[in-house]
Amino acid sequence: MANKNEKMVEQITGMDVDFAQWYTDVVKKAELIDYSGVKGCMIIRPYGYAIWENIQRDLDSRFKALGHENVYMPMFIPESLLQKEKDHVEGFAPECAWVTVGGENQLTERLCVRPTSETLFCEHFRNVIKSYRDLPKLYNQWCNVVRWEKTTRPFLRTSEFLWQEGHTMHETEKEAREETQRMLGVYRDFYAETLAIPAYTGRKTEKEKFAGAEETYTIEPMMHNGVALQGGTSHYFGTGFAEAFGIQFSGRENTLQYPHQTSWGLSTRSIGAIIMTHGDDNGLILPPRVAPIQVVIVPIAQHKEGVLDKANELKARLVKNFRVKLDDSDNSTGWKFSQYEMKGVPLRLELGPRDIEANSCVLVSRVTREKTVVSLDNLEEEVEKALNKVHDELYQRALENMKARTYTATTLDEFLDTAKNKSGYIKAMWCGETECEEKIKSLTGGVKSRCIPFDEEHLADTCVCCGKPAKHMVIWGRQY
RNA sequence: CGGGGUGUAGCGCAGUUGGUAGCGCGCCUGCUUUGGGAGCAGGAUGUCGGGGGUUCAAGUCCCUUCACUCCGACCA
Repeated sequence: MANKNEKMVEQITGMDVDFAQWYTDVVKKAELIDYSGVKGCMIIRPYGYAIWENIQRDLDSRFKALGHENVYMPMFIPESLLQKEKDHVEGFAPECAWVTVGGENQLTERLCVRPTSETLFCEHFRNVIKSYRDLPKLYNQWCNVVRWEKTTRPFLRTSEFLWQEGHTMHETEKEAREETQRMLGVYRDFYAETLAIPAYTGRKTEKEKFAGAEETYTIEPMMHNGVALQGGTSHYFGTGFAEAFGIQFSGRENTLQYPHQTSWGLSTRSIGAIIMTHGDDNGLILPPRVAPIQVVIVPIAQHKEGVLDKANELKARLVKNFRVKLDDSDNSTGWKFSQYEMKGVPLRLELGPRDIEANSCVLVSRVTREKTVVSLDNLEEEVEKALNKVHDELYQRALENMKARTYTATTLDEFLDTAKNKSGYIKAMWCGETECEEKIKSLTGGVKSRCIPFDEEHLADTCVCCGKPAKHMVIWGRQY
């Protein structure tokens, strides 16, 4: 038998050789995407899209459980509408795609292809919110958005991407602030429980927050190579948009008031996080709860009498509880092993004549490649157990990586040394000034504040950059 | 947006001084195989990224354009 750690997929560049090239190889070889003829836009292939569908199903049920309703807004935003909130338009205008012609005719007002839909929601809210009895409005939409990016990479940053954007309106500031944090919590739970990805969560600094928001909260998982990926954001808007759009309701004391607003989003970028958090030199490793195929049944010596019958029988049993594929193609057994490892299927079930005779089969974990012989009598329970084990192992492994790559710095020299020689997050104190963020970014060539975590530690009394009294602990890092 | 690289069969690539479009893998047919990417025999597959130019003749030279990729800048 081959060494467990032996690299069996020759077509994929090693992670340690060239992480960026590894990522591109995996995305292509695992058949997640194909490039399209449209610059910066990708074709999400069936296997990749199935991951997104599983993400949608999971998140959507979490939203619905909290009372959110799905809606659909137009994909075009008239320029005048986009311009109503000043900070917002300044933030997004540079990356808007514009429609200027309809059919044969020049449009009298150009239309922006939505980069995000706050303005559309607000215009609608103006019509449907009249009384405190109309609140809260807890809306969400699943859609595509377009941001004219200069550099694109599959899933991580594409000109068009898929996401959900939640938009809510509340009677009080307290309620809206709670909603903002609640939804970040949903993202944190989703990343941990469904994607097996640990992350730091916290608040964005003034410099990094969303255009038009009072507060932005973020989830910042760390990729295998120590680089951060903003995994989802949740914003508290106060009444800024409401005032700009003239949204008012009659309150309980019969006075006109502005509602308090939130929005929150998570995109197909999360698939990039899955790839870069869990993958290895053999390709993708999918967390079981979003894997399009959770168990692949590979029959051994399938031409022999009874093997395929038994394999089909097991499949019929397992499809009741799991997403199962039986590969009865005439590809060689070794080919099938490699193929499904490359595609990240969490669990392989091998079934051959010897197993059938012994009323057993072999389960093989994608993470450890560990083989377990299990009885067919309680197969369902064994598969369930094995899938949960894969999930737990992925989470633990990612958590250990994140911990091992999280450093602290109390002086600027220490900070710069770590930024130069290590790849990961740096925890350091900060005075609260944007100047220091900019200075650190330019001194390190790209290290930015990721967030002010909810569980701040007191590492020192002074800012790591300027030496003035520190206000917060910040997690710093490079990002995708 | 700046710098580098790439574009030839589904994938990976070769193609010399300009002179009939090639190789490996994959694919199709048949047989033999099958517990870690099988073997033999036969077969099919091309807008050489697009456009323009030079030339008797362009994958090859020139101009232009598009896409991808890596590094940086930018980036909710």
